[in-house]
Amino acid sequence: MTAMIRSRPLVIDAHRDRNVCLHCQARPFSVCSVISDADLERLGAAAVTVTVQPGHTFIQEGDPAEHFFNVTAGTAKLFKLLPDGRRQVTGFAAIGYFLGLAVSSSYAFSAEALDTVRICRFNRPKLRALLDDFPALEKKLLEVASNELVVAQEQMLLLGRKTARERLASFLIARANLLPHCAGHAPDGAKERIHLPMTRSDIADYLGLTIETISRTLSRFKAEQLIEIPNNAEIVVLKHETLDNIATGMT
Amino acid sequence: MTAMIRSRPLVIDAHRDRNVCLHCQARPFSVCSVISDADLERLGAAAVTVTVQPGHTFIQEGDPAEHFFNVTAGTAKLFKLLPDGRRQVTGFAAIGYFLGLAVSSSYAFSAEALDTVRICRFNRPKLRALLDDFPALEKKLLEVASNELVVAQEQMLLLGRKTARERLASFLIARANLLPHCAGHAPDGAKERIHLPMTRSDIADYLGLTIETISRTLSRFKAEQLIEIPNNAEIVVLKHETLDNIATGMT
DNA sequence: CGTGTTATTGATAGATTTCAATCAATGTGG
DNA sequence: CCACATTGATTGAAATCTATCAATAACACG
Repeated sequence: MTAMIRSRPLVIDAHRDRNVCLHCQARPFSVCSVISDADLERLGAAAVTVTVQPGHTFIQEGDPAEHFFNVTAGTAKLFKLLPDGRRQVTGFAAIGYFLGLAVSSSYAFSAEALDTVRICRFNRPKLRALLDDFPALEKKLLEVASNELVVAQEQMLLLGRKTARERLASFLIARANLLPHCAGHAPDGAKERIHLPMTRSDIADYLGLTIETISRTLSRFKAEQLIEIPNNAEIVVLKHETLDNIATGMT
Repeated sequence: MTAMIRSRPLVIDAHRDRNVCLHCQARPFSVCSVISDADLERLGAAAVTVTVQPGHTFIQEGDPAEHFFNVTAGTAKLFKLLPDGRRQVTGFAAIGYFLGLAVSSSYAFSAEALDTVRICRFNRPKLRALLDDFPALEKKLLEVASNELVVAQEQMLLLGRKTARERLASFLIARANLLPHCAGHAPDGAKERIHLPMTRSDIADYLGLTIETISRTLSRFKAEQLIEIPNNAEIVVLKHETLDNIATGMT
């Protein structure tokens, strides 16, 4: 029975706990942070908690956009496809990420769980009602969308004008800066161990390269002692500043 | 004297007309459309109308983001630079375009007028006050930002995964779809004359290519009788559907 | 331990860039 | 009014970066 549930790609967690949101560990990182404790019950009532198994596509590009999502655990890759299968990963959604901002009637991208992903799901009418009642939430969403736009423009610069080496350095630096202790810059000697829940293929599709180029470039970084690769899912950044310079095209 | 004024790159139009917004021809295309006629005076009071001369950079990446802009005439190119001068044009802002959505304290991109551009300028505190008073405006901004995000993702797919030929076809189709009469698709025989206020170099920087590749690819499209090039600033689309198929990688 | 998946490494090919020359359009000054 | 310079666009030839094709290697998992 347990095994059967595990194998289901998408599980709606049975809960009618009025306090799901209050104890949600994703709250400080997500749009929900603008909702006061008092109003949180209202939010929880509108949300459905879902667990998505690794590899499962829970948003399909072109499908009617019925839901909005908030990631509370795990990481998902967001991507678009061309008819012949070429893929562009447009981003990785981790804890706190709000998904589904498109006002269009259908999703503009697909989303697939990289590991076990937990999401908070809202349907359109309910979110709309929440937005009407909590202007702060709407403000927060605008803020989130604006930041997303800045990130998207940065990615366009990367995809349009950076070399493979610069792209990968940018990616590693961005990942390193996700680390909790890295509000500022890490000194060039300090080791930063970054976790990569995605495959080399996902990284390639994110950076507009091939898996071979990713592999070769990482090997070269290793040879230059800029990084260490303890295993496929982890990379240790040895020289943050040097990588940062490469990332911004200063070498 | 007139010549002297003409030569100034940025001219603040002298006006204290309470009805500037009421008769603004950009209103139906811009965020202002959600403001009722009655409230429009309030909007006009917060805005400063500015004329920007061709070639002038009126937003500088990294500068403190003091203003928001709404384009009411002309076209501007938005771009980011790498230290060594490599440029990525992230978009073209024409009539109705709202600029400055980043919540950050500094601009994430630069903006340069391609032709004579007229903009409506708001400073941060005044726009914030407007947003507090008109929730519909905030809703509209969120809608605009969300749409921008969809466009940005589409552009990432283009930059990361499309060939030069596909990129240029995508660009031409997008331009053709801007034409007022093109709500739906134009039949493959109908001629669409698209206007290009930007140079080949701007197109190259927008599509992540070089000026030479743009030129070669356009020449090839012409040889294949998909387009005509009456002059550098205009292109006639002869076979919309064929170009559309190329754009989506279906050939 | 096979076995299949994922990653690495090598050799070659190809698309686009780079370098270079020419052409066209526009403007300027003598 | 016409040489001349300037800017933008086109076209050609060569170079380069990355992709593709191919073969191992490393790893995870039952």
